[in-house]
Amino acid sequence: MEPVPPPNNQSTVPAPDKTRLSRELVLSTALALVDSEGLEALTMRRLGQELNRDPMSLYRYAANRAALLDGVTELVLNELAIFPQDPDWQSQLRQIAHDLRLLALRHPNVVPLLVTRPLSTPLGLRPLGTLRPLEQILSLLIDAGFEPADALHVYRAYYGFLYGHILNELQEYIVDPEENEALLRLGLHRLPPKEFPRLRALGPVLADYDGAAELDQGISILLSGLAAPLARAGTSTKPL
Amino acid sequence: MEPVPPPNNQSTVPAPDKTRLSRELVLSTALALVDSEGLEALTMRRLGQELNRDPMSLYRYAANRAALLDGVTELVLNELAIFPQDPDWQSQLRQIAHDLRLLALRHPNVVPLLVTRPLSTPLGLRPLGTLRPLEQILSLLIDAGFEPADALHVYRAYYGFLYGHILNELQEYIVDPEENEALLRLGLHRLPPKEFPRLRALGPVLADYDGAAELDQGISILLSGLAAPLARAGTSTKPL
DNA sequence: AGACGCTTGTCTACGGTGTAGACGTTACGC
DNA sequence: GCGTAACGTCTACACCGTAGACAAGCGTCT
Repeated sequence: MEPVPPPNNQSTVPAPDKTRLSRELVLSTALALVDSEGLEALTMRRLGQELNRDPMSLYRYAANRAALLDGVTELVLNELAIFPQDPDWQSQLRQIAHDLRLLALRHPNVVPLLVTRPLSTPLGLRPLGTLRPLEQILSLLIDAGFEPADALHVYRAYYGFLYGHILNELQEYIVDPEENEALLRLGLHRLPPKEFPRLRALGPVLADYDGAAELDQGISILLSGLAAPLARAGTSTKPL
Repeated sequence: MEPVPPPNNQSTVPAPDKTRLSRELVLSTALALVDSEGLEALTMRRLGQELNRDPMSLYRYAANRAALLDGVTELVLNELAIFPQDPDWQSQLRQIAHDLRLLALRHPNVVPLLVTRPLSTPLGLRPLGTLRPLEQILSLLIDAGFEPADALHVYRAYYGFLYGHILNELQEYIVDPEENEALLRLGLHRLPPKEFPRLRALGPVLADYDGAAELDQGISILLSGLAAPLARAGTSTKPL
């Protein structure tokens, strides 16, 4: 019966603003929450509490939790800026790859969403922000001289590799680099030597991993391979 | 107080076997459930009901739900047989790639687990079945003449691309090929023409997607690029 | 001014979830 | 046979997403 608001028992959130909510505010708070505490911390109730609102108010800005996740995905992907000013499509793609990699490292907890959400939504029905990179890269490739269909193939190979690399890198990336080595060794030590001799021997090498370099090399290999059909661009019908 | 067991009110499950449970039985039933009804259908209660047991009995075979998911992942990965008999490492890797692709198509609902679970577990602490392909491929590459460290790099590029491709393919793969075209067009039609001209124009091309071919080409590009350091193997001590 | 309707936020309630802990019950080695 | 450990069940709790009814604020039109 006491209408007095309890004296703010959570100390983390400094701003109990009662300003109007907005989709942007909801989504960016959700992203902040995911970034700091992981995906499973993003519940409707928790997000409501973070915004100092009833959980149900969120449903005005996202139809349900899945839509909210899509929103976060879109928000993150919007951080990826693609400027097609550079005439060299190869260096362009290389640049985008590094940008996306850094984006993923900035929001590691969102990466599962990035790779997983599209699996449950047909391409055409995905949030527009999600499709924009695709459109832009297609455009970039077509402008560079690729037939549209070939551009699609190139895109697939390129983006596939890129996502794969990001997943790879994030797997070996442990939050605390201090205990990384220790944990890694501990883990490796657990492996039966008879069954995993190679892996165990690679312990030190696994420890230091230059993701940017590795990505760059992979991209180089891929690009040189993909550029081939452009070189002999007489027939647009067959390859790729 | 009445000790009489209620006369079996659920009619769905045909096999009310009351045989002893086992980890294998639990996991394979879980996998079957995921395959047929998707990841979100795999709840402890539902799985218990599928096995005609109290949900709590499952905790004797998996510490918690996360461990259960790991178990399913491992089970699926065990379907991947790697026989290092073929002396040609390139064709070997190509073979594995196709095998893994088919595995993913056989268990599309498990793919999110495949790419996501490792993100939450440090490499050394993952289920052994999960690490076995890694070990085997490393072994394969080292036997082929790669320095261990180089083998790791090759593995990363290769597996990265492979996982990326699988994700890509599954994204464009819609369950019902009948309504695929329709849904796709519907979806594409929704896109603002001004903003997505390229994507919209590619509708027909998007519709037919030969995943195997696309994968094969990508692998070819990658392998030819990766084989280069082997060719100029001056610094290498290993005899081929 | 008043009345209207739309948007926003709140409240209550329901069925579902994972799982801790105590408790029978069964199987098996001795 | 007995004792012990593994197995299965039960109850209970805190938490989850969200349907549906409702209150409060707002701008617009008359």
